Amino acid sequence: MVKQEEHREQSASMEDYLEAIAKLGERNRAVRVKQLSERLGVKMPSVTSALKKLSEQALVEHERYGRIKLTAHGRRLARDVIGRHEALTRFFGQALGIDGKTAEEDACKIEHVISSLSMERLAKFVEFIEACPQGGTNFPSRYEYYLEHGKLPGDCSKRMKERKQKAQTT
Amino acid sequence: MVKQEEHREQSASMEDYLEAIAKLGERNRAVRVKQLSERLGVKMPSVTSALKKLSEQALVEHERYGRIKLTAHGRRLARDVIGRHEALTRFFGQALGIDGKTAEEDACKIEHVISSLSMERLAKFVEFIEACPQGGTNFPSRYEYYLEHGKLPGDCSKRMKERKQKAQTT
DNA sequence: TATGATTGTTAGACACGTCTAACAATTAAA
DNA sequence: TTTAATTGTTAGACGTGTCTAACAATCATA
Repeated sequence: MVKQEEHREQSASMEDYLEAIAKLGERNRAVRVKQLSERLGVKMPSVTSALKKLSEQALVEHERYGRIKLTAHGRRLARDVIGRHEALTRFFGQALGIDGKTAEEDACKIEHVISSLSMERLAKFVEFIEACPQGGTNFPSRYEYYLEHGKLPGDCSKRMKERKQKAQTT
Repeated sequence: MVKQEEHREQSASMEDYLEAIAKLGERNRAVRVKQLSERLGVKMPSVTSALKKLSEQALVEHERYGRIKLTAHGRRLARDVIGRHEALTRFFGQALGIDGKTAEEDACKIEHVISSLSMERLAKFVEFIEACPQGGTNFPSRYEYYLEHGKLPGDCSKRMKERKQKAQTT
């Protein structure tokens, strides 16, 4: 029986650092303090001190003036964060029809606070919405119609009228 | 022409205080430091110092050992937060089928970080999902079917099969 | 390979929001 | 109405994550 990893919760900041290191690491051979500082919009000393903290937790390998690398454990955490980020971006972008920049920004904030249960369900929800054609008219386009006209398209409108009437008699 | 209120962004903590004061104020004549401290899970000195800060910004009225009340401006901010909270709770609970406790907790976190654009769209999305019967089978129940069986119900499944085949040939 | 530009680190300050310990005011009971 | 319990405040410490200023290492190149 393998002992479960301690649930050592990372702060939003530390998750951002892990995520950024992983992302920069995809393309670049060597991840640099400067790059992280630019990507995250903080000054270099902030990066240095974050790296110190992450090194102490064995999530990152980093020696003075040296290259920055994730450990296996760090990589696993980073992958989780990136997974949440991507699912949230799809939700805001594809399901809600939010512009890319805002979808990214919201994903970036929410990825640090959402529960794993909600995260799983949200991912499945996006999957479902994208997969379900709903008799020729897919969900996103019906939603867009609703957004634009404030009412449901033809095949949905009967129930909607009932709702409105009910609301008036309340 | 009325000058727009300065966009004085509140921290997650301060929003929590405003929200809690508004909520407690609904039922109680006098909101007390003790109540806030219990509701928010912090010690009383934390409440005192938060109230000092909110008073300085004219969001709260509070004199030493006295009653705690929101100003008109504070009430407006609190109402915004509560609105976000409620819409998010509906989304997680009704649309995603998350249990009430988790839905609440997630709403509580996300309400402080989501953009107003996403918030608006999300609210409309919930409205839409709840209103659209989709030819007799409403959206939430189709989603539940998908959650449970991992595939779409009868009237959606054709396209789903195509997706799977496409995925296999990739 | 000396030298200047770039990159990185250290030291120390600060804002935020929390806490504990000690004290003060208020309220309820004896 | 004096006393005890409760509630609230002050003072000061702490952890987190940021910053600036000053210094140190590395790198690029003349």
